[in-house]
Order: sequence, then structure tokens, then C-alpha cells
Amino acid sequence: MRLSTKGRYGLKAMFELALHSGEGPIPLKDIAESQNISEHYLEQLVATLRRAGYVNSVRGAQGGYLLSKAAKNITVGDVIRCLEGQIAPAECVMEDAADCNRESYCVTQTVWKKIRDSVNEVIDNTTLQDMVDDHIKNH
Amino acid sequence: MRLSTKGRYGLKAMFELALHSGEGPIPLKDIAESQNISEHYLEQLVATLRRAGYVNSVRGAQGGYLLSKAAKNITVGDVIRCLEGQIAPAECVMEDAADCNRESYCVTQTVWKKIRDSVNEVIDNTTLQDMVDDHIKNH
DNA sequence: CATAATTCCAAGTGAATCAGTAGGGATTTA
DNA sequence: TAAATCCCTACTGATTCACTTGGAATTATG
Repeated sequence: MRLSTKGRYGLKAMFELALHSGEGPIPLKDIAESQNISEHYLEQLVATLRRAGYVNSVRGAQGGYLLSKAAKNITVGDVIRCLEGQIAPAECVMEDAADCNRESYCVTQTVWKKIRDSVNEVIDNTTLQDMVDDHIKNH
Repeated sequence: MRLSTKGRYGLKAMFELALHSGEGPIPLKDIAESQNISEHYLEQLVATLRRAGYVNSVRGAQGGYLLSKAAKNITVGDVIRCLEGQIAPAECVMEDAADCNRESYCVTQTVWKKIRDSVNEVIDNTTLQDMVDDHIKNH
């Protein structure tokens, strides 16, 4: 029940971009250094976020990455789902799940749904802007 | 962010024991067959639950397993934590976590804590008895 | 124009975890 | 005595994780 480094590093990176938005493109090198993450690995994660349309890139010297939209319009859920796939404690409660099985009603499924929904509730209602505000308030 | 088969099969097994409590020991063979799980694999999961004190075993022919206490006194959280370890989306929000790191305050940590707490809220407030009641109501 | 700084891309890799299997031993009922 | 059960230890193939390697393409700056 742990998130992989994809989701964890990815969210840290997105937070950094949100924190410095308006300052022009931020190179991955800076983020990788400040968070002590392999730059090359982070590159792969950010590539996924770029393909999904959450960040824009600027190539060449002085280049880097920027959020593609306002921090208040990107949720933690957007980022995590993009990098980790759907949040679901069991396959049978994923969006596209084939009908569960033997019984049309399965008790454990009810539990998995409750877990899934409560996690989604949290991550869909926290934006990058919320994280930035939280950070500023605590410094 | 998926549970492994340990937690999923384990909870199904515990539900079966709860559903048939009062009927004497239930052999794993029955559970494995009805849930289409490898009996030998399930054996290992139930051994963990037994060592943790959630089930009792009766050896020999006509033997099997029983809940060690009332279904209303065993939560989904008990079962899942026993088989999967602590529920925490990131190491830094586990109980015994060493102090997170570079900064005394970390924004992503706040997010992981909210996720962890919301999952715990669900699993600690659902008992095996709740699952049985739910099952009966829906049949 | 050359160089350095960056993003972009594809493949490979050692370690760990997952989801079991294999092969028995011990205990109890019929 | 035989069958049904639980109990225990070790092994294993497949997959995923968390990177590393090794470059190519693009752009700003001197």
C-alpha cells in the first residue's frame, strides 16, 4: 500500500515548479539537486507528465520546465494518477474492471471501494496551489 | 497503490470465518475452494494471522480455523496491517520513521499523512461483523 | 560559430518483491 | 490404520522498482 518513487518524486517536482512559477523555465538539474534525486530518473517521470499535458518544456540552454496551467488547476490526484496509474487497492475496483466474478455481490469489494474513494477524496481536493500556500504559511 | 494478494486473500478468508462463526472449525480447503485460491498459499497467510492472535487453529481431521474473538472486535485494519504491514503511502509517514530529512517541514509529507489517515479511518472503522451484516443485507 | 546547457529518447540492469510451488512432518478423528 | 487436517521450511519464475548508460537534438551565450 505504498506509492512508488514515481508518484513521490513526481509530486515533489511538480511542487517545485508550482513554487517557482512565474520565474521562467526551471531546469531539472535544480530540482534533482534540491530534492536529492537522480536527474536522469526524474527526467523520465517529467516526460510522462509532459506527455499528459501537465508541464511544458523549453529546450536548450536556460531551458527547463513550467506548469502548463495554474497551480490551482492541477491536483495531487492528477499527478499521482498520471505517474502511478489509477488509485485502487484491488483490480476489481478499477474503472475498467471486468465484472468481478462468481458472485454479483462481493463484500470485500465494498471495502476496497471505500478505501479507493477516501483516497481519491483527498488527492482530488488538494491542488499544487494548496501545497504552495501550506508551505508559505509554515515558513 | 495496490494491496497485494496477501491482504486481499487474507480479508476474504477472515470474512468467511466470520460468516461461519459458531459452526466449529472451518478447514482452509473450503475457503480456498470457494474463493478459488491456492490452499497452500492461503495457509501461509492464515499462519501469519494465527501468530498475531486473530485466529485459532484445530489440528487433525475435522479441524480448521476459527476467529479468536468476536467478529465485531476484529477490524479490517487489523487484518490488512497484519498481512501487509503498516498502511503508509510513503516511508516518511510510517510510525517509526526517522526524521524525514533536509527540511524540518516537508509539504509532500502533509499530503501523505492525509492519505494515510483517510485510509486508516476507513479500515479501522470497519469490522468483520460489519462485512457480515452487509453481506446478509444484500442477499 | 563554438560551446555549454539543457531537453529528448531508447535500452539495459541488479535487486527486491510477488505469488505462488514443492515436499514434507505432526496431530487428530473416524 | 487411514484420512484429513494443520504446521514448517525452502525454493522459484515472473514482474516491478529504481535506477544507469549512452547518446541525439535544440537553443542561448560568448
